[in-house]
Amino acid sequence: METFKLITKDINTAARLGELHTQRGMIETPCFMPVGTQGTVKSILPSQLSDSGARIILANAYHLFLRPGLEVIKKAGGLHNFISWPGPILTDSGGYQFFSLALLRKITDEGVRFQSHVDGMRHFLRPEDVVDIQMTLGSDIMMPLDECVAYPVSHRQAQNAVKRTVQWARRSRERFIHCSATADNGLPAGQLFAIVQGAGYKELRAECAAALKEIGFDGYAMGGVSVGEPKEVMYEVMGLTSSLLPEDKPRYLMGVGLPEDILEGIASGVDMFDCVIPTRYGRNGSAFTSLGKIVIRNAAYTSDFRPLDPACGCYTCRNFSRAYLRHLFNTGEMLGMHLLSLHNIHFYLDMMRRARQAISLGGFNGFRAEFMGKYRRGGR
RNA sequence: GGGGUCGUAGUGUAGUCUGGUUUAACACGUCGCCCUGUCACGGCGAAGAUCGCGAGUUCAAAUCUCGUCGACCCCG
Repeated sequence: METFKLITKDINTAARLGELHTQRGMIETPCFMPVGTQGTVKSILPSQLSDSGARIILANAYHLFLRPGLEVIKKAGGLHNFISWPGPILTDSGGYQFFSLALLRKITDEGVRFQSHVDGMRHFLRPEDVVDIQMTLGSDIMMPLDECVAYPVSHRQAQNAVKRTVQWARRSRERFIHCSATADNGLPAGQLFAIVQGAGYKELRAECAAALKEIGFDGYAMGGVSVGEPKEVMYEVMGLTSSLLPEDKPRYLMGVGLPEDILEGIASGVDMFDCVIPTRYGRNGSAFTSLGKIVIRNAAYTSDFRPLDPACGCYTCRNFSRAYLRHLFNTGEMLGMHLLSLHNIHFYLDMMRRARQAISLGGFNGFRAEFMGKYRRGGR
């Protein structure tokens, strides 16, 4: 079955409009996937996510494996049941966690040996195990274990990471096919994507993309991006990598990013994005508005009774003033974090909705220029 | 009237006995910046006090002495 359908291509950029079909529903692309690492998009209700236009969310196999553990999720009837999100879920493998929690891990060709950041228990996970975990979760889109490297990194190290990432992707694919054939839960199996690594080295990115394409996956992700490199490098890498990927498969830029980064990604032909920024910024008091980012704790908002973003129709903007939101943050009230996260999620999803509309009308560049023109003026 | 305790940034305290290593420390608050496949309602930074006031001792006083003002407590 075809899982991705390309609907339109933009005229002046590489942007594309598509449909991503999963066992739990169709997702229009380009799309943004809110991040719910531990089985919750922090502080946001599932109903609020769907009301905001979220069609697919992220969860993290590594985190859920450690806590609450697979037995609990199995008994709960799978991750979707457990967290009460009936829509599609993409699970990240944990490759990034082995990168960001580097103190605790040792990577070999066989797999990753690591100590749990939760209780210090020692574990060893092979790529096959990570596929099994995601199968048990009932993931709709699975990511294989990969090796993400920091920036800057030597060519040699980046090359080793690419070799390992490709090998692991191959092994994940074999395991995935085996599991799908013997699945006993009655559900159609999910999909398996692959992850392109290669740091800032163009030939490594090309080599990695070619090798993964050769194996064949349901979609292709770009990883190892936004790990400390300058923005120009990131844009260059994602532009190049995107152009090397098959046109008839979804392209996923992992972990990116700020609104301007996402628009750049769309122009490069990326179909899927995820990022913790809307929720993390929301919890830490920053809000995105059509006129740029604002830090709600700033004294400038003490008596500012306008909504966060006058151009926004979200619950937060329809009901609360900047002055009140500032008050909530200054008093440490949890409602502040919730309302800002909710707004930021809405802002991101609305931006995606408008981007898709612009592509369908053949004018992504115009939309982007207009959006960024306002956005760069600053939220105050 | 007698005795006592205490006055240090916006707030609460440390330092005072044993004067110098204090350009006075800490917490909260205030102000600002940061956050990109989330371990973390998190991280970083800045401003803010002539140590109640005055005199004295001393090379040197938030620190010792005296006076004074203020707050509180106890006894009559």
